[in-house]
Amino acid sequence: MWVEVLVDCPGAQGLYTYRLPTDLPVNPGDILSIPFGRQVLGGIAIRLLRQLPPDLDPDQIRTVETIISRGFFTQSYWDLLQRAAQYYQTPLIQVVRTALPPGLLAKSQRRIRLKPELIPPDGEAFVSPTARHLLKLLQQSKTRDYTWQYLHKQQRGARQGLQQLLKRGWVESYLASPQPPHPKLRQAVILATTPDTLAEPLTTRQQDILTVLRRQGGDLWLSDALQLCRTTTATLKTLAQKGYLVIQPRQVLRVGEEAVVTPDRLKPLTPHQQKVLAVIEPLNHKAEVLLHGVTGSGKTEIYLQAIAPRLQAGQSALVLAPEIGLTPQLTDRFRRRFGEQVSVYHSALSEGERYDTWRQMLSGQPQVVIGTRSAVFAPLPNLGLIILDEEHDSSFKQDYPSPCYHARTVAQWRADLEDCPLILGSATPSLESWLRGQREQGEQGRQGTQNAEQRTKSKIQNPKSKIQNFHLSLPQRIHARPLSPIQIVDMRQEFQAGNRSIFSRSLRQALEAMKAAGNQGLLFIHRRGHSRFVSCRSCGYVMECPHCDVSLAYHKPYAEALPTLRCHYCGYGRSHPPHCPECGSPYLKHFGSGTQRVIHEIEQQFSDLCCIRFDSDTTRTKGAHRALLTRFAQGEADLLIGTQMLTKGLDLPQVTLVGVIAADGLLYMGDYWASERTFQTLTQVAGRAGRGDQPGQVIIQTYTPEHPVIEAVKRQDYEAFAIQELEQRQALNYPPYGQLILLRLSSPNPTAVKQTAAELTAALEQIALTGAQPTYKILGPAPAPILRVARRYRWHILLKLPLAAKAPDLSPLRQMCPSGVSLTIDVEPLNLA
DNA sequence: AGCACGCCGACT
DNA sequence: GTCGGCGTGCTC
Repeated sequence: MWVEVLVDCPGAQGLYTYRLPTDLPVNPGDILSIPFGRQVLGGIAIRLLRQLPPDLDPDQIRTVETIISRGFFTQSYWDLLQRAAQYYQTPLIQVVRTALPPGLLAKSQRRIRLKPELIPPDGEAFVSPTARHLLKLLQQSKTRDYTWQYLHKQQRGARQGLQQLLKRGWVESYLASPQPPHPKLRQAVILATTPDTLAEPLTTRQQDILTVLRRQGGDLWLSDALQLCRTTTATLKTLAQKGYLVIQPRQVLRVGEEAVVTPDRLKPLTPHQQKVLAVIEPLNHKAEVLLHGVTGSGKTEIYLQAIAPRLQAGQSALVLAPEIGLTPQLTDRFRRRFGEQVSVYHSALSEGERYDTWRQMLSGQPQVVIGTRSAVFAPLPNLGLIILDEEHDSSFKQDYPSPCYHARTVAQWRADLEDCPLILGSATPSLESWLRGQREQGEQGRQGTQNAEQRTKSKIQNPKSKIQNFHLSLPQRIHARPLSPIQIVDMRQEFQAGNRSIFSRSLRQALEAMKAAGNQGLLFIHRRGHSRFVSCRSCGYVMECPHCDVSLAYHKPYAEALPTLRCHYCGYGRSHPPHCPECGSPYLKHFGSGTQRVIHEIEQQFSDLCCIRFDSDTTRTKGAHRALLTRFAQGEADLLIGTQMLTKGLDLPQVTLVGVIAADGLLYMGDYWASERTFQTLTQVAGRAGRGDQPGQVIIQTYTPEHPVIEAVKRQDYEAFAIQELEQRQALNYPPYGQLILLRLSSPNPTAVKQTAAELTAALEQIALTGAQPTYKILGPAPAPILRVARRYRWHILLKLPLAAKAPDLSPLRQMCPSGVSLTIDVEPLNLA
């Protein structure tokens, strides 16, 4: 028997045929370890063969080494992976790799080991400095052994040095076989059930030990037993030999930090919540529910109550959230409700933890998995419900590594293939989801916001949508708490009134009042972006591209360079003007005020306010989020100052004031969806205020208060915003009325990328001409907004397709890239930088 | 990704 | 004439 294997090796296209050992029962879908060239790699068994294809020489066929894991790929799961590979224009093995826990598709490693006994005294003098350095490195290691890769990273040109050392025989090079993660074992002590009559006599000490063990239930971990009995392994081994007990290894699951939580019970639902749940509960086939609930409206409780009956029916549920590390509150709530049945799956877990959680999912027991975007591939066999919370959040889509999938899109396919409902929850739904939800509205339970919906109907056309859609809303907060009023402050007026501070007079007063009342607040700062826009401090004019409807980004490649302005879409560039083209003022400002600067200003201007900084710098370490939030919740500080993280589902009931330093940084990011993101971010931040008993207040500072997005935020009118924004998207054929595909090219060689970009563009033009169907428009090639990243020069080509068009197969382009130039295809990119 | 092979320049 | 650099191609 032979088997065709999908090999985990970049550049190895197609399937490879292997011989099966007679004693190894391999099935399609098994994960295998196979020899490939000089190394041992992971691979997936695709198909069994009764006879060898005639074009293959039997002598070149090699034999499968082992099975790493079996029974993982069900048909629907396999379909899911293939769909993702096709849609995102990635090799299938790449998708498989993202779906599996890291390390499972392990490959053999080239390692270098020092042979100290063969090195003559003072031998170092005879070799090159590189070789000497390598020797030193190896001597520092405990095992005197490193991977070849590590040494290469540590020392440039390690290859030469190593060759010298190998020649002299001072080091040896060997291939370490792959070591996929394995279950962790722990020794357990179990009392023999029948202390049999033939048993050998016992000493008093031994009898004591048995008594203690019996009192403990007769089944405990060896380490615990040793402590409790104050004894040694030797003694217990003797008892085992005499037949009184058994010591055996048992598999344990490595699970992440488990906060001790107290169980909670069902919370009573508001009438709105009841209506929503009444729609969701009976769904047991494919369906998509958009749960549009304002901040603080109790979406999580709905998730919990929607999951409970499915667990009881023996099904599992998948809950996806953006950046789980940021929302310990969410996992805690699920643990309180479902206890042990909840597991967490995200990239911050160790390899062993991920592997164990993954294996536990395969067991098929009803369970709840909460995870970040990669958990959309969690191998739960009886999936009864998928929930994607904060579905608008852009961290569900990443642009690295490939495949650049959007978890929402994959979740939609998965719900379709597994025939289960999908709930998309948000206070600020993405326009895609909202539009999909609009289509079926009116038919099924859609509550609230009736008049707004009338406006929608006539104006918006809906693109294709296959499965049953529901649009449910929760227009009110729980306990009938009001949404906090939002005040917009015009910073131009502040400037004209002589206030050069970053705090407006209103915000200053509000901060003082907050402190006086003993309440807490949040200050939101848009993260110091890579691309900053340029605006006039006196009239608010923003520099924009003449060819595209986006703002120009400020560029200053190095300190002495003259600043330039550039469009991310078409590559248009111009110099930085000395005066505002609109009003002639010399006060042009490129935006980007960091957290640190705001803290500094707070310290100077409000000496009695105590702040906690909450951004990617201060929350880098494990558990830092929880720690900072706990400190804040305990009242150790008056203000929490931070970036995007503040927008992600924080529930801090003591917060009454939310301030936004400069909303404009968000607006002019230079993407087609900057408005949408601004609306979402500002609404989400505003939603952090007034979640407790005290009413809240929100102050947003901006240089463009008349901007329609800012106005929509102020009125807290999602639908008005959505309708207006969708009209613009439709006019320009941007998503969701068109498709975008971004080709990212990069290389250490600046001319090679530029040339390849030009060649690919020419090829794309050819394909576009010959295509029979309505075809794409090419924007670019343009240098990436940040031309050089990690010593690589980057160029972009953007394809704009009509909604109905089938995406072209771009794989021929990959062959056109010379070695050294890499190509990433990003389908439906959210990040155009 | 590795590691071959193979082609070209610097040296015996 | 040979050694050894690194640039292209293959791995069942």
